[in-house]
Amino acid sequence: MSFDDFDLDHIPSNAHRLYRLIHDLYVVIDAGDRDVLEPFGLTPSQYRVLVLLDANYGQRLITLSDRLLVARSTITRLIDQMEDAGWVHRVDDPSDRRAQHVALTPMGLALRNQAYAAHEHSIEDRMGVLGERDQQRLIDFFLRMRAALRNRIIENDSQKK
Amino acid sequence: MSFDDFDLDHIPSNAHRLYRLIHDLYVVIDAGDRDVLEPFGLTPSQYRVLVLLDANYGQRLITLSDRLLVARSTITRLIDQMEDAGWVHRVDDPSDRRAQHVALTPMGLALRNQAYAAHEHSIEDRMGVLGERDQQRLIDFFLRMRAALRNRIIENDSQKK
DNA sequence: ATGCAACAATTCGAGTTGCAACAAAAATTT
DNA sequence: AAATTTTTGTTGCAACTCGAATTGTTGCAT
Repeated sequence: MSFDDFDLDHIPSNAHRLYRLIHDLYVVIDAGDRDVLEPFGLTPSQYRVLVLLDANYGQRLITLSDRLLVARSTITRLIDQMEDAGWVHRVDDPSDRRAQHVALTPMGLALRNQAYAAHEHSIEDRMGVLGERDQQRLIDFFLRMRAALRNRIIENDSQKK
Repeated sequence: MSFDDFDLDHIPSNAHRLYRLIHDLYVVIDAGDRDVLEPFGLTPSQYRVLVLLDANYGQRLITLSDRLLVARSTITRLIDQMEDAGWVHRVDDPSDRRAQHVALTPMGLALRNQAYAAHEHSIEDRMGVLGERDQQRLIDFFLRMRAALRNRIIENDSQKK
């Protein structure tokens, strides 16, 4: 991976430059995440599930799918892995026999806490490149963009999943 | 895909909120890209390659790999696909018999221009949520972050790829 | 000049993801 | 109440991506 010549001069518009930067940022952040989580034997996806299981009462699979913006089948397989690893276990929902809850095992909870602390520290470190004031400004920008973009997508494909 | 309850109140720090927003933004932008490019029969990856082939003289595969931040083997397969589709063709580098150049065919150039126009329009539209001044400010933030994060990664894995 | 490390591209195998099809169970319609 | 539709989770399949191993080539060092 060589990180030379990433200048944006040749890009025609600011909108496009912004687009390119968001993409590159995501790639770099994801790579950083992998580095942090790898010692715990966690992939970023597994980690995101683990974090959502924060509370001790379980989450339904469909809830995980919705919040992580991934397909239901992906969650099924992720939970399969994590159950095999002994981090979580499925519990039938007594009020809806279609549904299941996923809850952390003691081992899963311990792992979650350790990984969370390490990841949180790493996030603070990496995002700390920007001062607190700049971070706040960025958050405001993003919230506006995310809200606007979501609406467009919802307009386009009102069904799906 | 349900877009409810994406509040950030429960997230402990601004750094973490920022992190979450970048991730979400990427997901939403990627979904938008797929919608725009699908009518052209292009995936986002293929499109990114096509755009880099802007100039008429070819790019080397390793250059594409570096600029798109993907593995070399991925580029090999992408170019395989695109060559089968008739959009690009490989040309041996006369000065280095290890290397090859990838150049657009007339068909590839036509496709590139059409897709580019459509995508550019979409980008302007989507990023237009923010005014020109805000976009410029965001670009400055991102450039700082990207530069800093890249350095950390380079420190960690100096070899690779 | 010879040997050795670095480099460009490919192939192979494995892991991840999404979509479509499915089964079972609710919820809604009529 | 019966029939239809929706929902929840799973499975099979295809597409995409990466890392490791491989081949051929270049460039450097001794």
